[in-house]
Amino acid sequence: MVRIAKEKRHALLRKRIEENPFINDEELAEEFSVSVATIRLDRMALGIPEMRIRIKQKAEEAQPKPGYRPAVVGELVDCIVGKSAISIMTATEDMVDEAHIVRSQWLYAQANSLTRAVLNLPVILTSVANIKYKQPVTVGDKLIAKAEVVRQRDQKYYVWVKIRKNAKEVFRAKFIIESLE
Amino acid sequence: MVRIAKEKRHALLRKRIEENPFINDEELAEEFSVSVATIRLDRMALGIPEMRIRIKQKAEEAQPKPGYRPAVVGELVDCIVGKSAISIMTATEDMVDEAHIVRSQWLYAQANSLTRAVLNLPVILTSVANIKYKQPVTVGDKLIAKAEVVRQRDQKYYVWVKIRKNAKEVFRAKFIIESLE
DNA sequence: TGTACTCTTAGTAGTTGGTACTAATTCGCA
DNA sequence: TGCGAATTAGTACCAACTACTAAGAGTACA
Repeated sequence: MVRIAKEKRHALLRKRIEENPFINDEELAEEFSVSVATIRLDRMALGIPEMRIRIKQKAEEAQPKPGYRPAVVGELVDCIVGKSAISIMTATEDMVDEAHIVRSQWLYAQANSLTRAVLNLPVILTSVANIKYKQPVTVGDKLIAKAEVVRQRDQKYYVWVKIRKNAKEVFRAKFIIESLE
Repeated sequence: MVRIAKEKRHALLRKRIEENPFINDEELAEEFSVSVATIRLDRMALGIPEMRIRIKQKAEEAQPKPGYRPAVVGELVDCIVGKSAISIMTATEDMVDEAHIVRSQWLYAQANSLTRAVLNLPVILTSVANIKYKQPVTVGDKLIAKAEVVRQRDQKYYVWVKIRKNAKEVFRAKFIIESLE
């Protein structure tokens, strides 16, 4: 059999689904001359949802959104207001650039929104941010962000946020947040 | 039972599905206090397809954009690759928090994506960012971002981005971008 | 050449949101 | 009280999955 290598197939699969989100696993299996099971494993590995979900996402994008704004980018799993907080975000296809690396603005958004959550103040302003993006992040990566309030002086809060992928630190930020009355 | 008449229910059903095509038969049954079987008979009579088909139709209507992801957040109005670039973004309702102040991640996104545009390199990584958010931005504000490549050393590019609202500087960022081959 | 390993495939059970159909029951009204 | 329309209950079936287990194929290294 002239089966192509896994990595190459992954890249082609990603492209194929992007240009036709309406294609199902059976059709994909035929196109790539592999079993349906393999296509499913591939989708799992790449973090590509099933056809119905893909279609639903497309439909929802087109839907006039009723001003939906998430308070936290990612999912807030733990929060001790004024002290620390943790959120989890899985990198998806729409966060990446042409090289399939997650754009840094998403990590910034996860970190900054988590900072807002941990402070839980009515009106705040991010006045300064210092960021270090240590390692590239790709689709499917599970990102765990931890925010810690390290100092408070007057109306200013100093918050450190670290984002880890598995055990490795991929992103680190220091925010100085101002509370306004 | 306070069951409403068939004809009236049909009219309400049609309206309900139109305003929310993502609703399934079970939810509809509950809303109208009838059984799922009745909802199905109603849909048959009215020629309304099942939820999945409705969603698919919505998704197909919205299809002309094949997986569109904006390269630049905002509108790129000028770009001299390797030197400088300018983009304009108008703050909208979906960018703000509860206090109607634009979340800093949007300014970060405008600045960072403009930086990517001015460098125009295939694979890059934002390794460090230093940000100062000088003034709050609100809905309707027209933001003009200007990026300048100030230094290049090996594979590292140093880029300054300033965002102005009218003549006032509201945001300033320094990025260190790494080019990967 | 054997063994260790990953990759691939087959197969089962369970889920959602339906279609298509039959049969029984209930409601409204005369 | 009886009739017919409306409603409900129930069964079998389907697509397109998820989640899992287990076995087989291929490849790599000593």
